[in-house]
Amino acid sequence: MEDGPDTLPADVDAVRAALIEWYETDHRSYPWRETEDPYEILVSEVMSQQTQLDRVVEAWHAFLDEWPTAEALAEADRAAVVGFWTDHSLGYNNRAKYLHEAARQVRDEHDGEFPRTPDGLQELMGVGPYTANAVASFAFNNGDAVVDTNVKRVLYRAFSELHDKEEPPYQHIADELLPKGRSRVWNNAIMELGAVACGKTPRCDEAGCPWREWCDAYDTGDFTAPDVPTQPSFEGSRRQFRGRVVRALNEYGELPIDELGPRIRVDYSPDGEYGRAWLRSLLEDLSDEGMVQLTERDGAVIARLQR
DNA sequence: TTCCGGTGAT
DNA sequence: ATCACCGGAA
Repeated sequence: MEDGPDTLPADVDAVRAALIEWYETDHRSYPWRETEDPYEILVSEVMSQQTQLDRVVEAWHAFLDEWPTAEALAEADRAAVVGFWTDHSLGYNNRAKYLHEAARQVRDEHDGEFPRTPDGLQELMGVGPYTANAVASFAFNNGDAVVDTNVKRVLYRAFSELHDKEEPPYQHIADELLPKGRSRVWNNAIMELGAVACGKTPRCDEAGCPWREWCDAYDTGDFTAPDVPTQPSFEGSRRQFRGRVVRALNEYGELPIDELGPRIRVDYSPDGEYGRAWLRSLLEDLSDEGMVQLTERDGAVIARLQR
């Protein structure tokens, strides 16, 4: 007796075929769906993790225009890559650093060739389980099932037995649904479903969801989604000021700490509550992360983006 | 004002 | 296990 299939509909093959047909009949068009280059796919995935897709399209073209290959990116100054991220408002600039580092790993540790398996890809900086499976699938048709929050939401609604579990076995269910050897089309399709038909507010009929005849949520009307942890507000947060630091250094090249301060917050005064000591600790963190380079000149701290 | 999310650090 | 990380859009 296997321990998984009993949680799936008896006609798994029909479920698979319905989703693939739905996807292939009509889906949104994105340029990274037209390439099998693992570098181009990786860039699109890292950008897509944090930014609305319509904004990613423009940034993706511009990034590849600037650094067309992993080799080119590996040779770039980190300051240029982080600066690009900031100029295009791509969020978490740590990801620019990871992407840069991953390109160097491909060059230095993999003879310039991308790993072709999820496990190999996951060794790259900034590439976790999700991105590894996405790149393996879309570049090499060689991935396992991707599980991101969109996929979790789809599975949680379609298979209501997941509601009872303390830790729902999303990866297990997703792996069993995936038709072997078809990870490229399958992972595209199930994420398209989560984005187009099964978003936070479901659009089952409007989007012609192919799973309506099997879906527990469509059957019962309970479209509950898995809980997502709440976040502290961005306004006034430390990461807001980090973002301002990177933006200012990208604009001015380098700045002494007391000239940087007023550009970070209007109430900056060197000896105030949010003064030199506060900014110094922010900069030390950014320096420890390899984002910012600190030098001392005439007793004053000078900051600039790490090359 | 709240929402959104994959990864790495600890 | 929990937390920090970004900024546009809803």
